[in-house]
Amino acid sequence: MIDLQHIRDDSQGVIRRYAVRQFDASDLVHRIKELDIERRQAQKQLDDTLAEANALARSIGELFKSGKGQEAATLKERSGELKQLSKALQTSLDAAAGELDELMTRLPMLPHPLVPPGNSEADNVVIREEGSMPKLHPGAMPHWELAKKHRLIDFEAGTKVTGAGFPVYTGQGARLQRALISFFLDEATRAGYTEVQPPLMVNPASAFGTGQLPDKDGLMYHVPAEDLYLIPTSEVPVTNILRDTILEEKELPVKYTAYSVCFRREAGSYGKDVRGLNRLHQFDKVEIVQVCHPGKSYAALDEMVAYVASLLEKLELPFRIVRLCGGDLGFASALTYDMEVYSAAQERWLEVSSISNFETYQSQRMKLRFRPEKGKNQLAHTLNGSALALPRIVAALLENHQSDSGISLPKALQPYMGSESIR
RNA sequence: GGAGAGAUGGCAGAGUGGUCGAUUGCGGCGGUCUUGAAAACCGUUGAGGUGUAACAGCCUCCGGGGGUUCGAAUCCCUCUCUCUCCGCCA
Repeated sequence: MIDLQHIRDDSQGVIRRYAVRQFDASDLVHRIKELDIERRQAQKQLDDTLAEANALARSIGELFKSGKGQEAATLKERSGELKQLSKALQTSLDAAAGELDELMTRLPMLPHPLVPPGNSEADNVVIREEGSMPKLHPGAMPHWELAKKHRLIDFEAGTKVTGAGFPVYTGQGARLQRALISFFLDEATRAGYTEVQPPLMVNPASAFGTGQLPDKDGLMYHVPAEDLYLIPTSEVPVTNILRDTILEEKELPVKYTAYSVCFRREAGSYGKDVRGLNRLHQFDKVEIVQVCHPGKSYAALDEMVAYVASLLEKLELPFRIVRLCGGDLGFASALTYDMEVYSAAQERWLEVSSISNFETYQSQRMKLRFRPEKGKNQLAHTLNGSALALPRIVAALLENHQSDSGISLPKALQPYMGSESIR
């Protein structure tokens, strides 16, 4: 949720900023403005009524003590009236506050000034490209054929056991998964992130906290018997560790890293997008999460982008950094950079990481605050990014590093794999 | 899954109908003392809303929801969670 104060201060400016997302917020914002005033008026009236009732109850108590039951009885009448009144006021307050909350959750995050306007992927801005494009030998294969040739992944077995999008990794393929997870966690730890191992299912409050609910309900697998959701990313449980907490300013930034399996329903996807490892229902990912002082969150975002770039360099993969345009920006994010690796045999860029600053969007929902040196408690900023998601990394590693004699491994992975190549 | 106990401020732990947002201890912060520190002593220390230039003031919050009462942390109902014992189990 965005801070209501923005709308109070400058509703026209808010509407203008939403236009960058191709989002016409004018009706919503105007209604919110009305409801905000309505709510405060109701609140004031209720408070005044309750104040009178409290005072009355106190004097009735006094009268009873000093044996003036008669006078107390008179006051009780007024007390009854106030009770009626406060109930009515409470009802109208709840109505206004309820609608206000509901409308507020429909507003996406305000985009950062750097966000380029635009409708779709095509309007995203490539801000950096690194690494050289591999030159493949004749007869080079896409990763799903390489995976078969080297017996790394058994897609058919996964389909039999569970369904499409749930691959079985075998032999060196399984080991590669483990190697990448260890490599990513070791790197993140070295970069100052604390490793955590979160639950793979979350309750609705957590799913709401990071913005999966109500906006992306259909994206997650739901377990109805327990009303729990399988996590689509460890961002959800990891960030929610700090839900409803007030940190000391000196504790910031909090930096967590977590490996987890991720589950996504991905309804409606088809075609080349879902071929091989390109899009799965279950996949592995190492995530990095930061909780920051508001004044430092964009420096943290840059730091996270640089960190993920360093991973891709160590994996010897060509990549580019893309700044998402307004139309492609996630609901909860103020600014997002996507990291894409080039998958040589498919001749396309694959998104392997998405790094976002949510500013106070999540912390507002989660009541994640910090105590500044001076002044009132403030909402912290939350950020996260993949570092990294495995399947497309595996796809790119296989495709880009293939040769007649097998698949060579980047130096950084060799200790984890115990070999220099996959044959 | 069965039986019982409990849920209070950062933590521990009082409080069973009337200035209780809450005794006290620990922790934290500020101060006195000290060359410095410790100890001791004094003071201070929850969150949200409303309001204000800023204070003040006012309202709400003692797991969640509902009820009884002029008045509830305290009584009643209900839900959730935690703990102990038993059963099952990696």
